[in-house]
Amino acid sequence: MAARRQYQELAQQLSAIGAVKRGLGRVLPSECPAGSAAVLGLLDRHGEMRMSRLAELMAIDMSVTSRHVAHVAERGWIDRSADPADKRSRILRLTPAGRDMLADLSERYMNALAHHLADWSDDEVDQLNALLGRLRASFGDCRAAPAAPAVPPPAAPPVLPVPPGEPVEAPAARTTRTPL
Amino acid sequence: MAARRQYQELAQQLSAIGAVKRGLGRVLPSECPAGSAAVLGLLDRHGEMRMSRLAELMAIDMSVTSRHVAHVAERGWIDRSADPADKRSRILRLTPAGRDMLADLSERYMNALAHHLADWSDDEVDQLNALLGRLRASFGDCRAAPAAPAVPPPAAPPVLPVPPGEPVEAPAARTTRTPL
DNA sequence: TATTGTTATACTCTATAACTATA
DNA sequence: TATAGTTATAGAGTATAACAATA
Repeated sequence: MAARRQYQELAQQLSAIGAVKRGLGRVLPSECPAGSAAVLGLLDRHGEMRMSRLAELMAIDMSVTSRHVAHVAERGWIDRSADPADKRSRILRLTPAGRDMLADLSERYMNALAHHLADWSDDEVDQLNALLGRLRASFGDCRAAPAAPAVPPPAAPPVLPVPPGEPVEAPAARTTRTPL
Repeated sequence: MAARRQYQELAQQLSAIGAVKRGLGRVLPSECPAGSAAVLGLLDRHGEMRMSRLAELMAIDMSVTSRHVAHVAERGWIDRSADPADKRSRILRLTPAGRDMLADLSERYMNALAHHLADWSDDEVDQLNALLGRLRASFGDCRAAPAAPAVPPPAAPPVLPVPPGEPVEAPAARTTRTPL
């Protein structure tokens, strides 16, 4: 439990971090804005998946996901095939063109970050990644479960010193769809 | 200098952190969205200032700042008085009503953060705050003046070959105002 | 002529709600 | 009836450009 002062600080830091995101976004090609880049990145990292899973990983409503996916599909970067097991679903998969774009994006992000974070150590980047991952996890139930259980779910609180091997994984949000 | 893997991780974390910001934003009163709250918070923290200074602190263009400021001024939360020393400028100052609103906002942020970050220690919050602050600083020259690259003008430019297409490094130097 | 701030317009991202087509 | 996904519409946030008033 932290002090009010720290929480206010955190709120302002989060508010201000948008500038960094916009700065990073400026290196992207105009055909592939941040939302599209996120779709490609997640499909690369987690492999083929359905819309609903992608919406969960992006922590945005499926309606929004649908538009991002349409954008990248129109450009041939992903492939939407029908799921034979459930014809309502569509399986999203990177195409070779998508992988090419991803390689381009990776170069651009790499250059920008290597430039701006030149004086950051390995450990510091790892630490920031770990804390951001944990922050996301702590806010993971923002959308679906408003009625917070009095007893916090026995989510094993990760101990701080996170080994730089495996990144903190997605927050496993409940649903990503407009409440029924 | 970190590894490509870590940079990609960071890019994804930053992309996903928007969900946390939106989650926090949901606790705000509808009359006072995040942009307005940021204006009030910065005026509280740094004291009265001019538009240009506020735009700098928010790291957004002054045109955008102008709209946020208009919003909060219309509601009587701040006061825009002419600067006697320069009639083009306006001095922004919190009103008592603004401080009341700020107290309300603080309660709301406090409750939300205390709820979601219940299992975070003091030190962890501090650590995250410090790293976010440093991240912002490292990206600080994204918009602002090129700030005379103190040491090496022939600074280590992009180490990696730039893929064909659009320039990776944006024209860099920018003030908080649309380029003239 | 340069600077401070405002306004007009456009674009990105998101949410809600209504719709379709399967299940 | 419920679920997977789409589309329509609205709103917040931002950027660029053109403008007004002052320096």
